[in-house]
Parts: sequence; C-alpha cells; structure tokens
Amino acid sequence: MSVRALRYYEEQRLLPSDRSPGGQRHYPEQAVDRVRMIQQLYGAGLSSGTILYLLPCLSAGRTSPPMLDRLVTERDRIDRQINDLKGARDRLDGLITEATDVWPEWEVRRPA
Amino acid sequence: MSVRALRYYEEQRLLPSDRSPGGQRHYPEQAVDRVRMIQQLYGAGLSSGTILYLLPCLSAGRTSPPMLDRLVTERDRIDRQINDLKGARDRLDGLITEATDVWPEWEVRRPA
DNA sequence: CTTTCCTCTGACGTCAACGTCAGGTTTCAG
DNA sequence: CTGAAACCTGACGTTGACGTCAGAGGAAAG
Repeated sequence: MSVRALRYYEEQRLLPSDRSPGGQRHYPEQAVDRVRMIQQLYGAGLSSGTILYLLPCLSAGRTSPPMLDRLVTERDRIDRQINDLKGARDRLDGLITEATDVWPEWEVRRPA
Repeated sequence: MSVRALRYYEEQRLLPSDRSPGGQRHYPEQAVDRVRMIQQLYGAGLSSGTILYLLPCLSAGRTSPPMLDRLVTERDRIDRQINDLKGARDRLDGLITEATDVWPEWEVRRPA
C-alpha cells in the first residue's frame, strides 16, 4: 500500500481517518480490513462511486433494494469477466500445451 | 468495433491492411478472427507490446522458448486475476444471499 | 532545543486504448 | 457526371487510480 492510495481513498470518502491535533492521520484497526476490501473491489472493476454507494451494505449489512440491484449487476459483470478471462487463458494454455508437446519435458524450463 | 480501434491496432502493427489505390483499407477474411483475438487478449490485460511479441505464435504456431516463457507468465497472471475476481464475486454473492434471505418474498409485509 | 524522519497539502504527471473533431479525399449508386 | 456517404490523416481529449515533486510543518529521541 502506498500513502498516496490511502489519501485517495479518503478523498473518495471511502476511508475516514482520525486526525492528531497536528493534523496527522491515525487509523483504527478496522481500517485494515476496509482497505483490503476496497482494493479487492477496485481490482474487480468497481468504480469509486459504486464502492461508495455500496459501503453501507459492505461494511454494515444495511442493504436496500436498489443496492441489491446494484450488487447483482456488479456480480454478474464480474462473472462475465471471469468467463472472458477463462477464454483467454484457455487460448494461451492451448498454445503452451501445443508448444510443450513438441519438445520433451526435460528440455523445457517451466516456472511453477 | 470502432474504426478508431482498427486504426489503433494497425498503428501497433497488430493488424496489417491492404490499401486500395486511393488509400482506403481493405481487410481479408482472416482479419476478423485476428481482431477478435486481439480484443480478447486486450480484455485479459495483455499490452500491445506483449500481443505484438506473441503474434508469431498466436497466429502461426511459431513458438520459441522465450515466447513460451512469456505465454506461461501471462497465463499465470490471468489465473491469479481469475482467482481475485472469484474472491470479489463471492463477497458480493454473500451479501446478496444475506440480503435475500432476510426478507423471503412470501414474508414481506409493508408497514402502513 | 535540535535533529532527523515522517507527514501534510496542493498540484501536476502518467499510461493505455481508444473518442472525437477538423479538413480534405475516395467511392460508387443514380 | 455528380453528389453524398464513407473514408483518410493528424492531432488533441478522455478516464481513473494513483505516482511524484515541492515546500512546509509535526513527532519523538537525545
């Protein structure tokens, strides 16, 4: 994590911070999980706005019907993205298998 | 597909085009599959440079050992990405289930 | 009190895959 | 032959999640 990222999350109102009298940020324990969640959702393609909108149900289980719609929309989008990725992976995998079959295993260096 | 995207692919040397005497682009049949492949790989997070590098093995099966390394690297990255996405999806799915279970449809009552 | 490190705010920079606009040229149906 | 639709090149604009820099100030050790 970079300091810049934390500031950015705060700017987006995703991560509140306590301040010392001098103005320095101080985070409660809970912030760690919050940050991990934010990273995960950014990584899954949700926008700042969407995460902000979903925060009440993400962190407090307060889910209204419109929020439920949004949750379902995002989940379905992620599912489609997973399927697209599987397609790409299978394409590469096919090439790898194909290229590997040509050379005997003991001649090829494979990471992992 | 936008025209702009095709021009961009050509700029990146991913998609050659025949030109009419007047300079207009004409694509062979094969180009359709090529474009679909490019889109799929962009969608999976590969850069123009990586796709360009892998083109010989992607479209002609000519895979050198360094290319094989790159293929494996990208495949593994995609696998990690799929797992990350599954994590995010499961989180949302949990919330959806939770929110749905709380108010079974047949129990919902509307306060006056 | 000083030193040294860490933090603050504010603002501009980055990168990639296109979108979009302007002004000119090619194509082809009628 | 002609006119409008489609295409051309070149160039700048967009977007989001930060990176990075400058200058100023707080935080604890000695």
